[in-house]
Amino acid sequence: MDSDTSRVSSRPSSPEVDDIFMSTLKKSVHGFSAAVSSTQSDSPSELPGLRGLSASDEESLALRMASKKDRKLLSENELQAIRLKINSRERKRMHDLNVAMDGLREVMPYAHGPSVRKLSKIATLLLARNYILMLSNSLEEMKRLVSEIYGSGGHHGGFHPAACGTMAHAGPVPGHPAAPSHPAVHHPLLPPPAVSTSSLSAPGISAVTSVRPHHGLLKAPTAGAGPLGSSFQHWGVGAGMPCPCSMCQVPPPHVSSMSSVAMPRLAGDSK
DNA sequence: TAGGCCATCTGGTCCT
DNA sequence: AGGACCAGATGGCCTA
Repeated sequence: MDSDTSRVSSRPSSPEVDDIFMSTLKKSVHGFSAAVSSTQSDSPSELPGLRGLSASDEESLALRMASKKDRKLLSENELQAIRLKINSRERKRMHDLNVAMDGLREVMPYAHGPSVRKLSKIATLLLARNYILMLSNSLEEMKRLVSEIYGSGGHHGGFHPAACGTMAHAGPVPGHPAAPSHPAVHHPLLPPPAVSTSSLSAPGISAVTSVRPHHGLLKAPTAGAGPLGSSFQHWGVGAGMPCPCSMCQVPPPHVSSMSSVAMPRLAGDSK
């Protein structure tokens, strides 16, 4: 709330103190939420300053709260029914949003399981962003390597360590064999290495580092799947080829800082 | 107990 | 007009 005050609202109708007050007032007067909500208590007793309203006050408030429909003399029951309908729609909308969020979590290179607390929404979104960036980098690098191999007369040099060293290894490779061997080492929540500096310094990326990690994710990675999930296979290993990258031999230098610093919550949370 | 995350309600705005 | 979308407010739950 405090941080929001500094934000410039593009909405002329952004609630102000009076609006909020009126909103609360309406609820207390008409008992909308009290009748609608099962999770929130909107009893007038929580609004001591509103207790002394006279009947005329309530009437004027009722008129002030009147929407287009109210002005058409809808009964209180009708209004309540409408409110219930709107609330239901909103619940469904948010539920659908959460379902989509769960679907996103499922495809994230992250440990899943009953003993693992799921990613928060913000963490899911930030992780997804980094993951997409990482995959994009990997794809570009793959293309480059392929063109190097087939474009230079089929010379095998495309797979030598030097070429590998230019790979976007700063980020985890999905299904990378290194993942299970040193869990929590390669984490997509970390900014992809080959990403432009502008994106790395973007608020979203930096925000990722402030997201509390899930303890359980590190403590109890899904068996056999690893943090990256079982559906991912390293491109070289999956094809029966040895992974040419240096990442398979030497853990990246930023490994240790990633799990405990970038994702403090990962080291402390479990559910 | 403070802080983070979440679900829900609510009213405003935009779009069809 | 109705529905979708959005953002603020609020309260509950959980964890450090």
